Amino acid sequence: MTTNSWLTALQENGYRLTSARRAVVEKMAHTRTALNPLEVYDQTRAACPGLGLVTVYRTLEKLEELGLIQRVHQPGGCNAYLPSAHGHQHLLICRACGKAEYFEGDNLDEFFARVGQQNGFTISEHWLQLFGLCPTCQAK
Amino acid sequence: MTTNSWLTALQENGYRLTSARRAVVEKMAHTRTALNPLEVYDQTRAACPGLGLVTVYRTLEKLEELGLIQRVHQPGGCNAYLPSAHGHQHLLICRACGKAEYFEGDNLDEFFARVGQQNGFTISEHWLQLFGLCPTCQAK
DNA sequence: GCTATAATTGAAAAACGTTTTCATTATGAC
DNA sequence: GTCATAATGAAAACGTTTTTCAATTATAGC
Repeated sequence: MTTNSWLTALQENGYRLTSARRAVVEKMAHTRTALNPLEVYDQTRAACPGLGLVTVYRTLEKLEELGLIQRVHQPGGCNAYLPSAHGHQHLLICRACGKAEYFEGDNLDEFFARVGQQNGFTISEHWLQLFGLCPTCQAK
Repeated sequence: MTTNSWLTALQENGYRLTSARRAVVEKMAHTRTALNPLEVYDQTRAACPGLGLVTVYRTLEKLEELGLIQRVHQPGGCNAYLPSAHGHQHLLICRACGKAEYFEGDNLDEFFARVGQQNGFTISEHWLQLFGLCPTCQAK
């Protein structure tokens, strides 16, 4: 179960397991849509009533540091998070509801390296994201 | 000259030409590195002493609305702007100095459409950006 | 060129998201 | 159970962006 492996990862890195962290991890490990800190806060208070927004920020920070979640940049904002893809994958995001799918880019790395060479750049990272409407939001 | 065509575009859209706008346009039309509002402000005050930061924000907003500049998302922040590419191009950005190059993606659109289809999404936009070090910053 | 009108300006204040501070609480090792 | 200390939530601080507002300035019409 993902939740437990995330909690183990926190523990193995010297972080304590608290009810606040359990609740945030439970939410983030299973979300299929990108959530920003306030959304995580709102959707987690039911499971952890006393939860503070500050703690959400701090927990997201740790999960990102451990590579369990990743920040997602969208036209409407750049503070939402998703569970990280396994290996390097690219994102397909619904503009309406934030639902995300991962996809693989066949041999894009080769192309990216060539572009870098042609411009004299050394490439260290790339972002590839597609935006559109998911099946559910198309129907609305 | 780019500056004049930008000023004409502003005028044709009902905006007045002021010394503040001329100064910001002069700066943005020629920059090769992504600049955020504060950087534009600092680098434009010499040419327009009384300039206010608020006016920089408002002018950038109009230039973006007219499609003359585009917002650039980077690992370190998402509030910098570059002159827009002609046609749809992709970005190669230096992590150190913000210098940007545009490049074309051969037949990526076809690939993107296929990914959308496979997931039942209709694709309306895509972002492709490479990050690395430009020749100048590699030497440092 | 002069005037009238309305857009634009900069300063200050407000709003917003995020981070820091700090006293209190709770975890985990012993 | 005790203890050291990590983690918490409330409040305050912070930096960025937006709004408000009175004064200024560009432009169209004369």
